[in-house]
Amino acid sequence: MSVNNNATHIKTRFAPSPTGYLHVGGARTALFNYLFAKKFGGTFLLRIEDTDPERSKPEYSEQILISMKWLGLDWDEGPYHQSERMHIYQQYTQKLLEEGKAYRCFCTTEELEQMREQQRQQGLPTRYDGRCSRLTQEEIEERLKKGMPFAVRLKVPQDRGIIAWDDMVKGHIEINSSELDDFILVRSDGTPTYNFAVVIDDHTMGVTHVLRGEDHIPNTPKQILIYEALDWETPEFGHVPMILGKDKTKLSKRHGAVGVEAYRDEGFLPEALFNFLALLGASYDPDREVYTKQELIELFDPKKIGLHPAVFDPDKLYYINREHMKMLPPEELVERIRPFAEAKGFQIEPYHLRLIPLLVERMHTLKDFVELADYIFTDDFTVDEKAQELLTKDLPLEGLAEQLDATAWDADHIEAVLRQYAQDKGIKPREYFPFIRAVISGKSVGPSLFHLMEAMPKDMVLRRLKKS
RNA sequence: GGCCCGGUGGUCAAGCGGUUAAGACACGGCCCUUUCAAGGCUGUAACACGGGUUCGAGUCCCGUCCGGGUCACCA
Repeated sequence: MSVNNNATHIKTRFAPSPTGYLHVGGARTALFNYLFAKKFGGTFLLRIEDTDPERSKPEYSEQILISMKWLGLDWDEGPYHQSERMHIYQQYTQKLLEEGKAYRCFCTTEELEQMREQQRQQGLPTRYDGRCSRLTQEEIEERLKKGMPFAVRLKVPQDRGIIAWDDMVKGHIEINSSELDDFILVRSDGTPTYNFAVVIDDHTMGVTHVLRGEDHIPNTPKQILIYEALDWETPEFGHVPMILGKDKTKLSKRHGAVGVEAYRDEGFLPEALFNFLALLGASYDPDREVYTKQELIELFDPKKIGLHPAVFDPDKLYYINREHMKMLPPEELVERIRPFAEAKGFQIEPYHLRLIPLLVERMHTLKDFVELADYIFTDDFTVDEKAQELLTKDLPLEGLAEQLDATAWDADHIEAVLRQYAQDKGIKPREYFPFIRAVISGKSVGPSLFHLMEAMPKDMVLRRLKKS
């Protein structure tokens, strides 16, 4: 891969099929392509592979674009839609047919199934036997005249031998062309199959580097054959390992959330998910795991991607998210929290900014701010179990609000007043402080009490102390 | 089953012929402390197995086992 990166303009692509939301696995390969293009000042293009009308839906396509934008995977070109490029595929089909590099296959589904069944019984691999390639010109004319539907198959050269490529992540990979049969390029309804469309698109769009999931390895030799038939230069290929769930099987819904938007809704920062996904199955600097997008662009190298599948570890994601929340300026973090507060019917107020430094340490997601500190939004806050217990103690409060009111509103002075008050009443601070916390916040846990009080509006605190 | 890709602690991973086999997450302990976190210190824990090659193998070769992927007129 140390190839002509400087000589040629790098162009990568992400080509999802709109059959669902953006899967984190897909997001990761999109991300790798993005990083690669950005690193070399190249172009990252987006192409929607919607040639399957059965499963493709416009709303899915829309959702994928939204998720990509949210994640920060902005594309420079596209989105192109394969469904709008049918005329281009036809052009090349014609060319291959004329040059004898592809041929019409009139076999019916039943006929093919029968053939496979026979092969299975004989313990042979199920491959197309190429019967239609042996049709004479007359036989072909005759079937055409009868209006028989046909698919178009690539004629795999008999003497092709070993098909090999130097994979950007896996290294040298090779496969014997005898493993391949004359696969279908164009369906009998005239639409191109995946492999055919991909090759034509990648070439005509000028894609130079293809980074995709390793489930595409078996497709690569087929595509190479198509490139050769069309007399085109092949791009560089790189196959990245899959993402697995906790049980080491391919990550799917069974393992929990797999859609990117689910993570957005759960309160993860896009920069955190970006970071996490970039690091899943890869390592750029052995001593770090928290990176900004810019750093990842600079450090990215397909060679740094591991060779084996990686398990998706939510714990690590939480950790990365936490780190990124800490990195954000409080003013910015508040803005990210705002939608989650509003979803609960709360409004962000200017003073909430002061709570950020106190709470960010115990937040795992943006959602947590509201969960952890509902008491700064409303007097109708929840009271946790231990706090309820504390409140039954019925410790003295009379006069406290007045004393606090008379002092400067900062942590040191508040602490001094509280300690003095407890001492006057003969109560141990260990017993009194948790009680006060329960009174003003309904919680048995939280930030340093005095700093919390300092950050809260004075009138809010005094009001609660008086009310109890 | 054929073909392809893999296999370092529970997880992510450094390593690229000679190391006490890093680091991070998670987990346990200690410190700090009004609580919970955070932070600091610290602990448990790994080269799938068997043969080679070599003075020497996690690192190279072969086999076994295990895991994953793929075998469509889906993408």
